[in-house]
Amino acid sequence: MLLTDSNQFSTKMQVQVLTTGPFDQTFTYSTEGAGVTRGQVVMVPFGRREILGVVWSISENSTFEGTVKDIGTILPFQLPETSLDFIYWVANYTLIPLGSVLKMVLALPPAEFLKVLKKPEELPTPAYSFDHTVTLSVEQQQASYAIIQGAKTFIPFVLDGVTGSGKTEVYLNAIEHVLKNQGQALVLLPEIALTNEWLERFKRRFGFEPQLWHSNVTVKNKRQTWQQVLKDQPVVVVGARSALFLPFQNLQLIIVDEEHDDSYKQQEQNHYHARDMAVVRARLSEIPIVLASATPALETMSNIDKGKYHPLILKGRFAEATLPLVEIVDMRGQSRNQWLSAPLVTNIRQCLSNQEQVLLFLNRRGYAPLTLCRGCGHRFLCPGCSVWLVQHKHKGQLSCHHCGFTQNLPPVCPTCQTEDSFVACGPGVERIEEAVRKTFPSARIQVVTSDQLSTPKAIQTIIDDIKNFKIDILIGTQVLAKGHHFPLLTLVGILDADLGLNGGDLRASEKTYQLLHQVSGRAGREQKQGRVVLQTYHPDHPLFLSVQNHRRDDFYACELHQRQAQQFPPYGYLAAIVVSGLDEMTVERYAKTLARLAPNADNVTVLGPVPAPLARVKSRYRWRFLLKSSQAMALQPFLKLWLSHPSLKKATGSVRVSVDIDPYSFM
DNA sequence: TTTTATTTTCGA
DNA sequence: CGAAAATAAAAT
Ligand SMILES: [Zn+2]
Ligand SMILES: [Zn+2]
Repeated sequence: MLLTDSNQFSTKMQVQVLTTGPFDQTFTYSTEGAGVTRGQVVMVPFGRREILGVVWSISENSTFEGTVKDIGTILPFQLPETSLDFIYWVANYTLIPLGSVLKMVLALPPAEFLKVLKKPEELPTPAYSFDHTVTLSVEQQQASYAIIQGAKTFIPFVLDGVTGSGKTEVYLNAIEHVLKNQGQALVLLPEIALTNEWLERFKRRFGFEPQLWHSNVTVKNKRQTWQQVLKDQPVVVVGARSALFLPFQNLQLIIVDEEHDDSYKQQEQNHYHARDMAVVRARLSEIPIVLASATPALETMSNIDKGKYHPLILKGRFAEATLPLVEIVDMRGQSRNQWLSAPLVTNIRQCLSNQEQVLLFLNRRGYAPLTLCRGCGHRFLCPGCSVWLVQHKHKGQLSCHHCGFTQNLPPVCPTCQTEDSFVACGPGVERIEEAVRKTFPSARIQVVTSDQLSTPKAIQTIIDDIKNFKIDILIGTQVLAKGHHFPLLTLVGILDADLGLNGGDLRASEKTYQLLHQVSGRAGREQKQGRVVLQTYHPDHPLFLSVQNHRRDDFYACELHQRQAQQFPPYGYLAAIVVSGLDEMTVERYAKTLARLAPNADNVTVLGPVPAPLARVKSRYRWRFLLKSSQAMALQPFLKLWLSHPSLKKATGSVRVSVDIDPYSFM
């Protein structure tokens, strides 16, 4: 009588749990744990397995009729309210399912959480010693002071200054202030800018290592960092995009360095822009955020104009003196397969005799972007994608830069069986290397692309070789343009400045300007003016003249004007839909059905569907829509309504629909 | 996303 | 006919 039917007496409460699946809804569970509140991290039975989740709300009027299961395990973690708000905001803006955003916040596999439950782990406590041997200039102090004064308020700052103007010292100084307040700071950097050099500088300044967070950090370290940020330990997390989702308990400052960098935009699966979401994160936490760059994004500049962002401008002590001398070389008279113009060769020769280093920049990996048969015209194509295979001569391979497909270069043409009949079309860095070796046989030459920098050890070896002057001529892609500073480098040759300008990308000019600015900035040092030789087929293009004359703001003004005329970002809003699938007809049919079901709205224009410029990737055919609106947050409700249209069959099997708010790629 | 239920396909 | 494969549906 006493202990029977415990259900009648126990007070089980119902809770809504958000799980880490790709769902935009919560699920109802019951629990006896009286202390369970919103934010509680749990494991719940879901289907036949247990998955991670977080309690989203308590006993909300759940409409669920079926059998309610009990929460499996209550884990010793509670997500802060700002984290939960952030999840909601990101999901709502990007249209990524709530549960998928939660997965980015929880960031670790369930087993890691269970380990901590079984045996709580000792977490290292950071110990600082502040080093003030670097003295700040007046403008650096003023900028830093402004950020510190902004503490506990949402203020987006734009730290705008050329390479060498001391942006890093400014924000490190602000971070010191946060640490002295026992607060937490987050520094976002593009993965290729997160160099040893940067870390050494941090360690010198603070006497301890920051917590690293990127794809190559071990699960163990991630587990520790995740707990440290949640437990309010005064840490500095330095990482790529994904660090933004960590559940900081006491975040007091966010830095987004190289804020214009494209890599902040996640291009696949779940599309989001880490810089923009970082601003949201700062607003929700009511803290300052610093967007640092020598070439801020036009969106950022426009936000300064609107008064939303506060500019902090660093002119730099030696800025004027170190601006490189840019020579534009007209390539139109150049004979075919002559990648190095006479003025460039002259400059290289001069450099070599002065014992100075040269960087030749070409943003294209491999030997040649296209290989064809002289006999029959056979082209090597990727079997899974509608692109040419890139020839990598060192490896004797042909590979696809979209899906990773690789094959050996065959001895005979697969179509006509002719021996030795292949012609390489167009140059990549390897081919430039070949040409440079021919012209400068005694120079020490090194090609540097992401292929060469695949491991930390390889990176360090190459960087050391460059700094110790074991290399005369560097030939590289954008990995060399970002992050590293080479003091012996005085000449930069931009082999094909036009490369990024083709293709229907609304940001092509902006991106090209930023890249050329960044790579030009590698030339020169404090004592000596650097030189840049810019090879182009459009020597009168205003973009190149702006680079030559260092008229960044004129270029920006002109570019903004054009964006306004077309109602493109930052004056209008875009979203893209990509329908993809294994069967071409099915994809086309689905896209056209989707088009027919588009809702009507005054403030939204639907363009498409059209076959994507990259018509097939990883065996999937692709069709695209582009949506335009003049109004912020108008596209999201429109898309929600559209994609949940009752007579729209759920995209099943091979057909997938992916949504990209504020797209950066239109391929 | 993962798992299970249902339908279709196709070889023996 | 029955197993395997493809497709749809469910998960609280
Ligand atoms: Zn052939
Ligand atoms: Zn491919």
